[in-house]
Amino acid sequence: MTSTSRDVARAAGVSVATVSRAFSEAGAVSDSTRRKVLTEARRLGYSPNPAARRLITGRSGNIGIIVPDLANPFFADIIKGVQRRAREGRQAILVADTDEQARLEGDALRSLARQVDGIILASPRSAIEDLPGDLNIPIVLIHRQAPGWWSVTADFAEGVRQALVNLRALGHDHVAYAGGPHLSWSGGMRTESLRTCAAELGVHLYELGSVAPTIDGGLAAADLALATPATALIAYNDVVALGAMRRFGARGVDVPGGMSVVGCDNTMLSQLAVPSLTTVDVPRFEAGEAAVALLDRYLADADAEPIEQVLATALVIRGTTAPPRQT
Amino acid sequence: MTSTSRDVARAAGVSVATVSRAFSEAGAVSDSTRRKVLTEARRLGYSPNPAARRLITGRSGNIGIIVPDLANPFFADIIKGVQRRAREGRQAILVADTDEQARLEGDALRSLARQVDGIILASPRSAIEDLPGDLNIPIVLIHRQAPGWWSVTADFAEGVRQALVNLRALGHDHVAYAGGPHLSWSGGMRTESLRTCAAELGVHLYELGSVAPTIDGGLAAADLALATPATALIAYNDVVALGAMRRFGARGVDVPGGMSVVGCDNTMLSQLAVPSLTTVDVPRFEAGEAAVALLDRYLADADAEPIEQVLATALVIRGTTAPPRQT
DNA sequence: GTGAAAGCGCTAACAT
DNA sequence: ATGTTAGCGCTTTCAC
Repeated sequence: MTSTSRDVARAAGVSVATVSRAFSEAGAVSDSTRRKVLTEARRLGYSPNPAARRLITGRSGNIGIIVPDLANPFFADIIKGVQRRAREGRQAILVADTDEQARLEGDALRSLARQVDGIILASPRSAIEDLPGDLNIPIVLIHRQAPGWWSVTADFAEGVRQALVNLRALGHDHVAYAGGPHLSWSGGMRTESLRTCAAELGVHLYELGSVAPTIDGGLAAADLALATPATALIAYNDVVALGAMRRFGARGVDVPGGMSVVGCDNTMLSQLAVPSLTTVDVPRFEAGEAAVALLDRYLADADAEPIEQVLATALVIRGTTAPPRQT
Repeated sequence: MTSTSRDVARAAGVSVATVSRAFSEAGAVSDSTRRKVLTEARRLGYSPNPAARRLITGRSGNIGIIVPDLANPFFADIIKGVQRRAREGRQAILVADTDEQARLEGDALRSLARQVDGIILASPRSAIEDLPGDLNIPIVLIHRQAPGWWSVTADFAEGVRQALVNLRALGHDHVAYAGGPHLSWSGGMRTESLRTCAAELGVHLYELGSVAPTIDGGLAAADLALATPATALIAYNDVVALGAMRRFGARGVDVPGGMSVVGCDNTMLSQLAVPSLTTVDVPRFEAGEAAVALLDRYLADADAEPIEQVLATALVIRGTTAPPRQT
């Protein structure tokens, strides 16, 4: 059906070895024969069979990415970053979505392991030690750090610190925080940072516990917040913040007049909200791109020291934060 | 490093052929030997090398999906549907994002063609005849029909018809429509249906032309709509509708009091909007799942008659539609 | 710079 | 039911 290197070799009057060299950049072939080979190849519609190439080189040229939820714009953007960078390197990407189920992460890892050269694992919901350890494949984590692992994270601590400092400056000294999934490393960072900063600033912090990283989680968080004396709510992410805003509206609480709200991630959602959402910007495309870059280095030297890259975050002031109403 | 079928064969005291059979469902092996082989395989950490398997069978067990924009929740949901169905069939999925650029669709198609058994092409922005025709790989289209092609589409005509009928019943007889990308097949369906229905219902339809399927496109559409006598706006999709709502708000036009708005797709965004958005529900997970199912049938019988599956749509009434204000 | 030949790890006839 | 054998299409020594 499709033509093989042998067909091209015959047509160009060379050996299959020469055809192979002509198609691999490094190959030492004279310009004239390379041109001849490439011409015949085009004429015959030939391109090297990736399976055969892979069987012998052991490299697929593909990379895998595993995310908790594709429908979450946060992860969609990360994948777009991976995609963009991978396209330049002519790598194809295999995507796995675990539906926020930690249990499926091991399965996804295992099923991708034999298919790709390396895997990017974004915001794992599992404990690191619960991940299969016998995969023997380079893995770069996004938004999770662990000893001996390569990773790209963001400075969530600084971002939420800025948020709290800003709220304090506006006059809020009773602030609620709605946390995310228990095993979210970045969630842990946020909580820890808020505790420290609250103590330093003399702000009273009301920890509402962990809610689902969804609209529904946000609805619940709003009610919890209203049961405290807090005049401002910091949410785990933009989705939770928007859910909370809906609920505040339904309960007749004006935002930001009666309650200030701060999200996290700066996804497109934060600009869609009415009023638009004050949030912590977390680079997403950049995280995806950086993860591919790290994976390439890892692939180039498997024994290299793991790199832990940290991206900057910053508070973005929009319309949901204001001084608390005087009482 | 990793063990091969030969290692397992030796350990289990059988031939490589038996190992192969034990690992392929259909293989005729006695239960006892299969168990023995599987045990040794597990002990040695063996699993069949997909590249080798593929080289000989010609099947990769992978499928490709190409979308205009991963960050658009509409496509993210389609991919989730594909993903869910593919996971059951133990297929991995390769995802390509073309950044809304028609030009990249051909590239994506070509680069995936050798890597997967079949491709799902969602909402292509290219004309069908501009797609490479020499790929020799099963393709299922989503939201595009073309003679001789397999496809899954939705009945957009019915959905927007319901929207117009509903607006008419509320008392609107001047309705604006903001269209999407020129080569969007589903966009064409919407336009055509609206024209026909408007004529039947005696509604005056103001076609605002085509805007970008983004927030910014929505902002622009709002201004165009306000320059007409229309009291209601039907938008290409939810994103455009939300953009328009923002702009109406900024220009002091109350929604739905001063202007009713209808979106399309019923993505999560429509529930996030304030007020929540009246929209046309378009099945997305289902479209992704159906596309995989069709691809499986196509793969099973390459000479089968192409199937054109059409999913139902329906108007979902929420908070952005109301009778026009009396003047 | 180029060709000949030896596999990469597996599956699919064909035997038995 | 199981073993033997011949490749799948390519890359990579090793000669020349």
